[in-house]
Amino acid sequence: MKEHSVTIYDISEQAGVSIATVSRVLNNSSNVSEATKKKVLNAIKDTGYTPNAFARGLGLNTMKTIGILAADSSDLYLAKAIYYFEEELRASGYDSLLCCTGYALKDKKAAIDLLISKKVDGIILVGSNFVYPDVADNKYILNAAEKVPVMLLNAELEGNNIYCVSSDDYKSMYKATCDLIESGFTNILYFYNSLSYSGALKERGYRDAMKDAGINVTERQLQFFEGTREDVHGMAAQLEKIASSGLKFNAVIAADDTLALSAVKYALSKGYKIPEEFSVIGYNNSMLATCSEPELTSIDNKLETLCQKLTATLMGVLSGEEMPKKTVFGGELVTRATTKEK
Amino acid sequence: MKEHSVTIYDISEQAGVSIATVSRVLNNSSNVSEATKKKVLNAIKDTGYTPNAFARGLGLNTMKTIGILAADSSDLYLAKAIYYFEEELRASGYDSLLCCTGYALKDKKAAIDLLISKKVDGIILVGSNFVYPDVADNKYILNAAEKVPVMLLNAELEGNNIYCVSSDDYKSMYKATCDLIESGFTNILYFYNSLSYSGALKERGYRDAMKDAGINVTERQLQFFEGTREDVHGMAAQLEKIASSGLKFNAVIAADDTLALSAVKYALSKGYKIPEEFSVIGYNNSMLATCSEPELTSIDNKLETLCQKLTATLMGVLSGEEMPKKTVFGGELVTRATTKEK
DNA sequence: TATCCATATGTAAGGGCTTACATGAAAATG
DNA sequence: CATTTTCATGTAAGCCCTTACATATGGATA
Repeated sequence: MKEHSVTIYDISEQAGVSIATVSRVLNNSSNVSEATKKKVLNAIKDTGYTPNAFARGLGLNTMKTIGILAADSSDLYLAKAIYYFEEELRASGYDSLLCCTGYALKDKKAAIDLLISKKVDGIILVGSNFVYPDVADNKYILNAAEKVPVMLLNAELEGNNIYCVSSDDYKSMYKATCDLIESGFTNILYFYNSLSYSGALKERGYRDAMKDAGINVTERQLQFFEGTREDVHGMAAQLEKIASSGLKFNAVIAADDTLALSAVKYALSKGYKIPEEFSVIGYNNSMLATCSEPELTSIDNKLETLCQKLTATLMGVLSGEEMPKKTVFGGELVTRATTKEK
Repeated sequence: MKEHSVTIYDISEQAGVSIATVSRVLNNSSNVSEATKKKVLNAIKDTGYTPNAFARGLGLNTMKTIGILAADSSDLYLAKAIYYFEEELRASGYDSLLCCTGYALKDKKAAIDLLISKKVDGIILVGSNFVYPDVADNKYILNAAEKVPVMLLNAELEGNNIYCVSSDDYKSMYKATCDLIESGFTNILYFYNSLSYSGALKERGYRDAMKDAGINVTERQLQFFEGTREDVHGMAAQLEKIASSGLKFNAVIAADDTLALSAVKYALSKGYKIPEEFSVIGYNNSMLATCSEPELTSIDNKLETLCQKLTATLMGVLSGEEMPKKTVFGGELVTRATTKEK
């Protein structure tokens, strides 16, 4: 492999035309007679020629590639988003350069630099953990946006050349919390594992709903789980621990289905009847919701729609159109067996 | 954006050196004095210069990029694999160009062509569904291997420049089936959703174990689920349907955790006691296994190890070393609540 | 001091493609 | 038939790097 590969020159020679003509055929450019076109195509077929994307990229200064950044491509939710993006982008003639950065800021910066040096035409930041509460920490996004359009999924950041598409996590969480309260639950624990932008929105939704219902919230009712995102046992253990430390709660509203599932496990282990004595609401409406027993009530934030919209916006930006810098979609509570029917 | 960007010439001018020297600094090449190195680095920092990967690629004829092909990046197992690959590759200085192809042969072919034209240095086919039972269908892989090394995860195919790393699915399935039989279950249903290479191995493992135990297997005991991979309800419904059509079974061994989980749901709905009256074994030991209630006994095929080994092999191949064309790792049965302790 | 090396830097030739511009031939126009 | 247009094709410059080779500089060696 990697011997001297077939180039446009070989084709031009074999077809008896100039390289310019070959290039025109390759690019479906105007003004090539049918006869020569056929000759060229035959030569291409004979030699098994594939254009060198570097050279092409050098000339065109675009590789028709979008960089996708996600903290962890194996996270259920992010993986789904990546899948949708990949699908949409391909349909629009773009490819995806994937970088999994992990959750550290430093690595995110490095990944973005890398994508830019690879001359991606745009960058999609998948997941709200790319935007930090501290403004200074978001400088790296603004920098990137000086070179290529940056798209944010489920996060918001103002800046030139930055576009945001997100779900209305605040409202979704507010309403879900209200639902729980209306069903008679007042000792509601908020269980979360991310300090991200959308994480903050969710938390505020919870807090406001409680406040508006006149329920006081102590800080201990907001439980942060530090472990890995798949560690259901660890999550359940944390609930167990704080329960035995004296905190009373008969409902959990979680920032994520995995957390919710751990709450179900916890409640079952305690012998609580779900949903009468103990209710749980998850977030993302992932496959976990239907895998759980009993099945999880969960907030669906319309990921596919978000991804489609985001991709469409990006395509608009790339073709020079004026596009909305911020799009928000409402979520929907999907009621299953962990909450009472209303 | 996309104005005239900073090039190596700008740096050379600003630093008062030749472009060759700049290039040397960029590539950490030999023989650059500390003084000039510093000058160059400063100029780079000042201008915010990022090297153009196209030009670099043209020169080096490699972009240090590996193409990763997966049918569906949102599949739990594949997503994990992609994550591991991405991690390992980055650690080795390579990036990942991800293509989700779907399950159709035509799209797989197209995706590979695309990767090759983008001059990836190697291709990783994630998941056994890339190798077909019909040899002719695998021609596209052989073609690709003429240009770049092709790595197969959990599949096997002989050919020049093709390397396979897989788990011993046959043996794992054989042993798991034997375990079930030893525990007293003989009406074992095999539940699967993929006709892939490793799917065939698993099936053979099941069949042989049954045969060796002197148990006759009717074709109806091998249930193929056609729906999407996440449709737990559909899966459970299929089990329900065949049970009510008269087929008796008190154990399910599944080719995938999702299928296994549906079996658990089915058994619970029937009121069977798990594992005494009804046992279930899943495959992949994914997070679903611990999310399930009761938790799933599942076969762990050491995905991370497989991915590490595969990446290491690829790196070896790329640096010209002689590498094993086939590596097989044994799996391990992780016993949880859906089977009896032995 | 003359000679040779090692080290540091520069020059220039690609690498494979796109495309503006130039050219030539055929078709349309008067 | 001369002249202008149009279409098809070729020429060559440029995209931004890498790197073999050439050159210059200073010190070590005999």
